[in-house]
Amino acid sequence: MNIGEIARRSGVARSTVSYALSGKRPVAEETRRRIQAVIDELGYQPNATAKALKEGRTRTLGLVIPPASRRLTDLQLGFVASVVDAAARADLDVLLSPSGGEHDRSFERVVSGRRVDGVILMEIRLEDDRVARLRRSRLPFVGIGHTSRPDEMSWVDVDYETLISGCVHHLADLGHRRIALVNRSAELVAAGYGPAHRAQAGFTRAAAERGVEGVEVCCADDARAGQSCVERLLADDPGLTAIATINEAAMPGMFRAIERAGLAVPGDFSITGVAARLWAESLHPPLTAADMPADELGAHAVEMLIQRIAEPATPHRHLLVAPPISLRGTTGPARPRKPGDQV
Amino acid sequence: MNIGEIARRSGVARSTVSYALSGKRPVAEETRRRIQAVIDELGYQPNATAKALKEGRTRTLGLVIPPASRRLTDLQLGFVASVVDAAARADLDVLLSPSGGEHDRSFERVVSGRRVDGVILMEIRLEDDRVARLRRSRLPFVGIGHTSRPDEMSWVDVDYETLISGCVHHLADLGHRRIALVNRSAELVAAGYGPAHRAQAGFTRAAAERGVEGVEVCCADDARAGQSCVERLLADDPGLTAIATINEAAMPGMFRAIERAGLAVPGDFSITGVAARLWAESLHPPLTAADMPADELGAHAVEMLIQRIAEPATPHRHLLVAPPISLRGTTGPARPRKPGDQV
DNA sequence: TTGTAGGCGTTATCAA
DNA sequence: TTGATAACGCCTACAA
Repeated sequence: MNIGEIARRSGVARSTVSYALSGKRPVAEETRRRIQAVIDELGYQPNATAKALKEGRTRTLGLVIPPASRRLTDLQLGFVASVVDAAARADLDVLLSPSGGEHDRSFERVVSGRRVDGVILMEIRLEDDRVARLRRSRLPFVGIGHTSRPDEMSWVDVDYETLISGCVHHLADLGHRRIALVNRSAELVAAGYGPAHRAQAGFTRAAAERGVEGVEVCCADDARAGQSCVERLLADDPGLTAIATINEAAMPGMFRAIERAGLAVPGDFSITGVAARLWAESLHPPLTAADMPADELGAHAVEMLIQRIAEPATPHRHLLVAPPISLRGTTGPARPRKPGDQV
Repeated sequence: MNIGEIARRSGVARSTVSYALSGKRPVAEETRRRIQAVIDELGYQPNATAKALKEGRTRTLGLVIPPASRRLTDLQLGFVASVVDAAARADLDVLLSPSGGEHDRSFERVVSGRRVDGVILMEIRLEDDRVARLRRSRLPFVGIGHTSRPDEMSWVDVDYETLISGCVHHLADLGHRRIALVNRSAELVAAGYGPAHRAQAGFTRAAAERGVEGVEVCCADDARAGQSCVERLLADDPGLTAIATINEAAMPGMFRAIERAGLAVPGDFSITGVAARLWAESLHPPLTAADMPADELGAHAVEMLIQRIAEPATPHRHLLVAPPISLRGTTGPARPRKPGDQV
């Protein structure tokens, strides 16, 4: 079913059908009705591919996500959902590309086949080949996250540095003198994953500012790792009374280790960090944390990308979001751990 | 940069460039090299939109997901990831459409604009308008889930009925005489959500078969709801010693309620159900459960869809997956609850 | 108010 | 071995 068939059956030219649909030039009411009747009868819908070829744009955004093998975190999923949602609101479709690893062909198709009008890139490393590739392609793109050269691209990001720094300050205010940062996995840190590095930076800075002793550990992104990691921390360091973390996935295990050590939260031990709001509230006790604004970030990324598509020459824009820390139930005044508390 | 430009610069016809790239007809080695040199120099990539128009297919699959407003469960996310992954392996791209609610335009674009070669539909209701719409469109599609008329479409699904029935049998074998089914939310049940209904059916059947007393409750998909739901169950029914559930999201709260009631798992109380493997293992104690094979289902759905696209006239295929129950740490022999155990 | 014709970038048929 | 040309389905400038 195509526009020619509709034209033939309504006894008009193809262009008349096109104009009747787009309204870009007046069509006699009588003609319009006749055309509409045929369209309704045959259930005609214009072919999006042909329209895209003609117009030179696809009304589709590419979303480059981490490959499925590495399980997406709650937060990353929040981004995907919010991007798709924001795009749908703007009547744009979203083409998903699991990049990295074995699926470079998928990335390459999206970037170089003109299948999309622009790209949103997730999980950006401090040094990231995909950013270089996209810059060469001249395809408009926006990062959720950024590289070590922030000015080379447009991005939205979470200000982990400020957030973790805020956590340390909050804990210091409560009298904690020895605080641990439980970071993301050692692999991610080694790979130059920005959030992990910036969390480190904020932690170190704030600890220095407050004269607090800080311990940094990396931890894989799962509950089991969180548990063994905190067990080790508690055993090694009897003076430790609080943890700040950006590792949401490991947190259930961390709670378990604390509980196993006979420590009450927040009576004996405080824990805080960065997490999705719903998730933080579902914990027990609910987590004092900076609530990650996934919706907001995704929506902003889409909006920024739409603008770049419209005016590619525009200077790059950056948005660093640092939501306030929501006080809930997991932080309290420091209290020295009794010897018996240790594992 | 288009094929004409490459042809001009290499001093050959457009068709020769096309054939040099596709290999569909022999091209003199010398010519081929000259063309390749120009292509490399200019970084030419064929325009996927033009190719799609010419070939009549887009090499893209549509994936219809629940809208972002309703948070996706771990399992649903597993489907998305595995579908995207399987599609990438077949060199197919995936177009995401958050359907239902406010985004019907997105669904309509995907279905009727010939933007995709086929569709995978998630979260199917027993009566589902989208299935009817897709059938009318004659676009090949495969469901993850199915309607009340299984034969009208191709699908893959989880056999919740068999799984929950298996859970009940397992609990009955352990001597439990009063068992509760914690189902998904009342809204979903009312909306005719298949898995919820089939879980009900399997529960009722197995309870009858074993002469066990079964209690059914609906529960919203979050930890808080799980907690209050189980608190009520324990208070109302002192004889209750075990729970089977398909509500993964509510489970942390359910554990909390059991623990608060002073009951040990699995010593005093057993709990089992259906959940993602990684998730089940991360619980404490690890959950005895049927491990949801999200990867497998997604991959099968893609494979089935590819086959339907190739041969649309083929009879519908169905795949019902019932993974075995993995014995872990949350089920044990029934033991009468002592009066003091109750809340 | 409507029709004709050309072109978006490809691929495939027919000729040479 | 290669070139010219039509066609995929749509939009739009130009002509009537």
